[in-house]
Amino acid sequence: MPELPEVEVVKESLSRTITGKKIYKVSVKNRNLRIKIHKDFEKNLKLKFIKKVNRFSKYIILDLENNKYCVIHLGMSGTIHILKKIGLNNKTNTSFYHSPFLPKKHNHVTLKLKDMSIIYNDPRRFGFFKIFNNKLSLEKYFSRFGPEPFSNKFNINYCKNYLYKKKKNIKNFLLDQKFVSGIGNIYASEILFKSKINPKKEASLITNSDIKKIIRFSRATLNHAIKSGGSTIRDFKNIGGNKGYYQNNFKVYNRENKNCLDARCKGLIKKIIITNRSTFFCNICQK
DNA sequence: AAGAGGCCCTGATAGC
DNA sequence: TGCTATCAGGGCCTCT
Repeated sequence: MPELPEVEVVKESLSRTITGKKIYKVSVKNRNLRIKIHKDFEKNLKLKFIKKVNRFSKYIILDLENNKYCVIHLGMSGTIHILKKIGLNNKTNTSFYHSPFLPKKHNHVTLKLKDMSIIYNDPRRFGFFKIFNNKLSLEKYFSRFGPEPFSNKFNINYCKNYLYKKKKNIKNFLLDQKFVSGIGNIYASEILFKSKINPKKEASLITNSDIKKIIRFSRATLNHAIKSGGSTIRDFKNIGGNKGYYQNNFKVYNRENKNCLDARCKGLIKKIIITNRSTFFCNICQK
């Protein structure tokens, strides 16, 4: 599911829903996510206010009281669901909750607020929850990441220096979070198509003009995707259960053997594997 | 330092 | 119907 745009969509809906609320109870069904959930996890979150919901790259960051932070990564298959309290069963004195989209399996983490529950579901368990005890350790963790495409730091000089003499192909670098943060496998193919650059092109051969296009179309593509509510392939939905629509704008992803959508080009979209990830491009108009 | 490859895990789908 | 193989949007680690 989640590259930067999808995570931004989740972060926005979470922010609208839980900012300023208190966590009353934390329950973990399965601690074995990509990083094992720490034994003090529940203790660190319980009875804390959520001051703010932030995002960096593909990570959601809950700013808590006492300068603690809870970083959430959705991995490949993580989703967040909200269960709203809709009533009380008088006989058992237990609450009813409602969410038509909540999966039955793989609900690993639940945060109970006053009138709702936030539930983390992740079949493949490639996601994780990690607590940082102060701002310094949070900043240290994210210091190894490259800038987001929107950042002024993602500029021509930065790219030129980073790619200088690099032998790997350019698609590898778009996926390399140390170079640029937030781009994943789908948007990498889309950005390179719009930039008219062949994904196999060696990074050291990338020209200034190429770099300008990469910067421009990285920003444009991710922004457009965010505005479309992200991309829904498989069954990504935001926490309210709504789908995104950017997949309707895919120019190359999942379009193997279909016509190139550049009006001037008669090419067909090819699928190749680059470092074990499927990669889509037009070998006529992407040079 | 840079690059190649393996690995973590479940589920959907295709092919027989 | 049921088996097996393959693939999936991420990122870490180790080895050379």
